[in-house]
Amino acid sequence: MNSQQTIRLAVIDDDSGFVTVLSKRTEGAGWQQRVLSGAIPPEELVAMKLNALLVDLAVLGDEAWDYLGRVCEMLPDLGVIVCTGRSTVAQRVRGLRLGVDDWIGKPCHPEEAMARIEAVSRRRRRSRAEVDSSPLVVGELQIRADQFQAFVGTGSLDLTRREFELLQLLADAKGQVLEREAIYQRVWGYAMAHGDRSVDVFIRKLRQKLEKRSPGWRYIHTHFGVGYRFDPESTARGGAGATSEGAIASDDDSQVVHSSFTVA
Amino acid sequence: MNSQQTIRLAVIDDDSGFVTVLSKRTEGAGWQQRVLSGAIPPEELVAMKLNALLVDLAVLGDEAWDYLGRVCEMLPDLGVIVCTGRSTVAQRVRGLRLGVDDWIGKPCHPEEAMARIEAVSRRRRRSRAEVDSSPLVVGELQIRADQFQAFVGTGSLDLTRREFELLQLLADAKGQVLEREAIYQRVWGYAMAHGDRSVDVFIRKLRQKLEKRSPGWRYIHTHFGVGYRFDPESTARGGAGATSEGAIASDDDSQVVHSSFTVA
DNA sequence: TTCGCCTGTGAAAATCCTGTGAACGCAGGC
DNA sequence: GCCTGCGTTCACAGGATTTTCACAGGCGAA
Repeated sequence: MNSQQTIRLAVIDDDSGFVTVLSKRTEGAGWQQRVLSGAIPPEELVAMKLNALLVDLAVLGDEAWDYLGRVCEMLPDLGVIVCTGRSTVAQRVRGLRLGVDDWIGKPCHPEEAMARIEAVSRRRRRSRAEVDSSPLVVGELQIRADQFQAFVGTGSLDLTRREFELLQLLADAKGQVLEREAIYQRVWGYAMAHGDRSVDVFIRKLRQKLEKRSPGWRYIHTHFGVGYRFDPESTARGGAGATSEGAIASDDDSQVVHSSFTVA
Repeated sequence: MNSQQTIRLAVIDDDSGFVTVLSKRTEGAGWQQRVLSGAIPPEELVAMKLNALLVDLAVLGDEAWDYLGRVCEMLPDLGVIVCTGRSTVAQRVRGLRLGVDDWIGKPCHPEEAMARIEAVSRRRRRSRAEVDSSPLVVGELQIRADQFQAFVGTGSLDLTRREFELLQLLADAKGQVLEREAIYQRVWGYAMAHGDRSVDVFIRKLRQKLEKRSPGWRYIHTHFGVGYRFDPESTARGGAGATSEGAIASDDDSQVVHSSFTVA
């Protein structure tokens, strides 16, 4: 599965020699890279939409463990690789248990560092890659990734960016129940704080806008204690024949639906 | 949420010393492990439903690269860790690019090997998340993890979250008697208070819903003074054909039965 | 068979979860 | 600066779900 996606990498290191050599190679490989001189609040890392973070513990100082822990917790999708000098087994184990994905000793060959970063990043890339793709049609709804907007017929739903991303996520996982944490994680990009109701609020907004443009259809279903499921369903008359999948989920649906992910 | 599911690991290595020490630890941690003496066809690995594979290249001999490539390609969800003696940067890079997730040098501390295996599994699991989950079929029941729901034919059982998790736990341990404490621990996530009857109550609810949708079958059996056992059994006629082997799970499930939990 | 436990059951009580309306803060545009 | 749109946070209400209780029926051992 050598999908050669471009990788967005941040490096926290002050070893200019190593960083220079590494940068040359990553640029040559077409990666997007950013070098940071010290610890950066996790919130800012979120905004960078990174695939991976390479960090030298020496730069972090005392708060190293604490920092690693927070980063790994807040950005479960971020690949974290520690690249640092001498270390003991206990330290490496501690780091890995904390959520670090790989631990390399210095000095190390930049090629190996890159290979390990790739290995860690080898997993779902945050969509967005295929902005061109054909509009997704579900129910009487048309979702256009290229416009960040959804339509019914020719009328726009006037979705905001967040609303659109949420709708797209739900629609892509059609038929699947998505948990709030997972939704938040994917749309907002970082871990959901306990008690955060943002997802619910946006679901309501979406439902309102959907209802306004497409009355007679139900799109988003609540699964109590779990999350939400997207599945267009005509509330018109008798026949529940509506749901895009006659029965709850004919097998071929389950196969097809996730094709975009399984591929890899 | 079982964040720390038990890991199913296979080890391909003939270094008995290392394997012995490692096995002791993995068992202590409740992992399910199997030691293989040599390369095994990828098809057989598939059947083992592993989370991770630890392999010493030395055992593989000439076909090592070829074998690694095939395994990584055929089992994209499997975490592959190479643990081998001396190696060059070029070899490590080659392996990692081929799809290997981590590469450890020997000798290595078993604790670090475990930590790395955990890290790899954690990463794999996150990316795979809800995608795979082929429905588990038992009796005339269909349990869908991606829906947090069970069905008979096209009819939903309307299980609540807890009910579903309980059913899933029981079904996963098909044929094995689970003690109340173990059940509670796994489903509720913390220790059961003395005298708590929650498990019994939920078993009753499950039985009711199962009976409603699938009369003519008995799924949950009580073991007096011990706990419950899940085993679909047609009450129709001539008993025999009863316990559902025709179904999917079959063998390897029964071998591996959560050894870690039965203990408790 | 009798006597302790255990388990099945029904229903009330306690909790938790989601829908909703509205206030708040922030940033960009005028 | 002021206005407007957007995202976040709060508090409350109505339900759904889970827990707790008390009692009845079973099971096993003496």
